[in-house]
Parts: sequence; structure tokens; C-alpha cells
Amino acid sequence: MENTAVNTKDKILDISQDLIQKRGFNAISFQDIADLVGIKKPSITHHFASKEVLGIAVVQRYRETFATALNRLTNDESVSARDALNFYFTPYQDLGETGDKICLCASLAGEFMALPIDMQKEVALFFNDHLAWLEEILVKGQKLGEFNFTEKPKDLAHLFVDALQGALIVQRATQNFSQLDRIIRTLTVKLKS
Amino acid sequence: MENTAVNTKDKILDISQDLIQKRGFNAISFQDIADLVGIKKPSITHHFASKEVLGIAVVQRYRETFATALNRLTNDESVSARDALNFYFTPYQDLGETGDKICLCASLAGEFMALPIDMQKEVALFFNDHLAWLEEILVKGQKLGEFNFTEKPKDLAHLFVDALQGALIVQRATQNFSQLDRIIRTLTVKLKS
DNA sequence: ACAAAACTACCTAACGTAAGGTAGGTATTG
DNA sequence: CAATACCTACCTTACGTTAGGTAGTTTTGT
Repeated sequence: MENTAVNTKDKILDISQDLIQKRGFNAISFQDIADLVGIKKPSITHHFASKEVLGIAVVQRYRETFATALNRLTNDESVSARDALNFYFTPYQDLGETGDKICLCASLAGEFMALPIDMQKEVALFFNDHLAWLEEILVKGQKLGEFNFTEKPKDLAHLFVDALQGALIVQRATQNFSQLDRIIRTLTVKLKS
Repeated sequence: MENTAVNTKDKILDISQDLIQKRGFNAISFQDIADLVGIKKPSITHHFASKEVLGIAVVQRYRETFATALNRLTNDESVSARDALNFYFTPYQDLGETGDKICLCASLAGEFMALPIDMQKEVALFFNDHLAWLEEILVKGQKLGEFNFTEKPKDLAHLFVDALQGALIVQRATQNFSQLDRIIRTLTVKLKS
């Protein structure tokens, strides 16, 4: 999904996303991006009119990639709720293994008030997408007898998103890289049927 | 604890902390701080030699304020584990009610890789302090029969910190301000004895 | 007791650097 | 030959920081 871009525009998107996940939106510059892409700074504006436009494109693509993947899981009748949930964890686990990256939208949410409004909107949509999807999966799993829990599905969905996002942030800061796996185990144990 | 500073140095610390909690460290400038304090930009360097030094002072004070308050709770025999835990939630609830502020260290952890090393160290200490304190309180509460849970205390401590920090971040982005209360309820229900 | 010295808390002015962005030119390619 | 994908050169603005100065207060020496 990354570093496989063939054209410059996608390379810019990939590298921008990578840098934001590491350092945040306000701490990166066109110069940083250009250096890594292998072009000169003003060439970025040829593909993206402004930093804000680039930022919006990065979040939009990120959100839509997730939305597509998650929708595919809910529409596929052959995928169990438990499998869908396990699949949901994999991007977080991949991020955890990098050691220096967190979820793009968590990074942006950390500097939320310093973001252009259109980026804020995309970040909000991302979280709402995930909350709604998780709630749906939990309800489905409960109905089919795959999960057994007493909490309200919406409450559990919030717990999942908040704990996963928080775990990535905290584990990067503390350099204790067993935290995400620990959280995933703690969360899933509650669903034992 | 805030806006009550009498001298300029503390005012700078207060306002810097407030701005970082809203916008992050890299998105604020000496100009922003000076305007709110009511002094000129270069006067800040009279009190803090550089932006890095100021940043370190802000996190250090934040971390120590928490450490002192938390240690007082564990040392006071008359405070039950449940009361101590409820007291632990209040700063998060206060932040949640602002609508535009998150935990200082969550904000800094979001842009962790773009932070001076000495600030990184302080942020790491903050989270480790909290994880250790929570684990201690959970063990104590379990021993005294106040709490009843099956998870390992360390696992629950991680869940608490990650979920609380995550909740503040996500709820500010989604503008759904019932999320923190929801998480606190979901977390504490698990401790029913 | 009191003047000299030193320190504190600001100020104005300006520096060098880097930011995002613009203008206009030059290859390359369908 | 026109569009695309870059480039060089440059602009404006803002950044953190430095230099040097000025009041007012505090400390010190005699």
C-alpha cells in the first residue's frame, strides 16, 4: 500500500502521509517532502496548489481507503464478525511495528485546533466511520452468537477506537512496544462467547 | 491551577501549556504566547532561553503537578482505591468540558518525533508515572475487595490510560462530547465488586 | 545612611533562516 | 504543438534568537 507509487503525485501523497504520521502536519514542510520524493520544492505546488490542499488529499485518501476496506468486510457474507474484527486490528498492528508511526488521523487529531477546517472535517469523518463500523460488527457478532458481551455495542465501539488510538500514541512515547498487543488482547477477551 | 499566576514567568508557563493543549507545540510561536501574556516577543527569552527550554519547563511542571497529586492519594490511608480512581478521572473530565483541549502529554505525544529529545523524555515519564500509579491503585483495590476484575492489573492500567487519552482526542475531533463520560462509565463498570 | 554597583524585567531593532507560494522558463512526451 | 512535469529564481512573511538599551529595584561597601 505504500512506497509502491509509480507517479510523482502518488509519491508525494505517500511520503506526506508517512511524514505526518511520524511528525504531524505542522512540523513538516514542502522542503522535507520534496527532498524525499526527489524533486524540488516548488514542483509540489504543480501537483497540489497549497499545503492545505495536499493535507486534505492525504486525509481524504486515507479515510476512503479504510472506508472501502471496511465496507468490503461488512458486505461479504462469508466473513465472520470475529474475522472482520481481527482484520480491523491489522493496520494498528502494522503501525505499532514501525515504532515511530501512529494513525494519520490520531496525529492530526492531536493538533486538531491548528488544522484547516476542511482537514478537521475529514478527520472527524474518519473517526465516525470507524465508530459506526465497529458498532455494526459488534451488533452482528452478538446476534450471530460469535460475541458475548454485556456492554452496549456503541460503548464498546468507543472503547475500541479510543483504546487502540491511545495505545499507539502512548506506546510510541514510552517505547514499550508490547502495549498495543496487550490492549488488543484485553479488548478481545471481553468478547468471549 | 491556571490563570491565577501572579508573576510573568508563571503566566508564560500557563499560557504556553494552554496553547499546546489546544494546538500542539510546533504550531505555536513566541508571538502567540507574548500577545496573550501582554509582553513583547523577545521578553520571553529573558525568562526562558529558548523555545525548547520553555517546552521542557511546561511538561516538567505538568508531570510534577500530577505526580505530587497522585502520590498524595496513594500515601493517604483514608482515601479508598475507588475514591482515588474517581479523583484520577476529574482532570480528564475537566479537559473534556473545555471542548478544545486535550492532555498536554497526549498533544505532545501526537507530534512526538518532531519534539526535542528532552521533551520526549518528560512525556515518556508522564505516561509511565500514570501507568504505574493506576496499576498500584488497581492492585490495592482488588486486595481490599473494593474492585473485582479478572484482568491483570497491568493490562487494565494500560487500558485506562490509552482509552482516556484516546477518548479526549477523538471526542474533540468528532465534537461528540459524551464520549469521555461514556468511556469512564464503560471502564469503571468492569471493576464492579 | 546613602551612594555605587548589580540585578531584574522589560523594551526596540534587527538578524539569519526557513516557511509557503509565485513567475516564468525548459525539457519531455503523446 | 500542446499539455505535462519539472526546473531556477525569487518574493513575502514569519520564525526563533540576539544585541543593546532603559527604567526600576535590590544589594553592597563604607
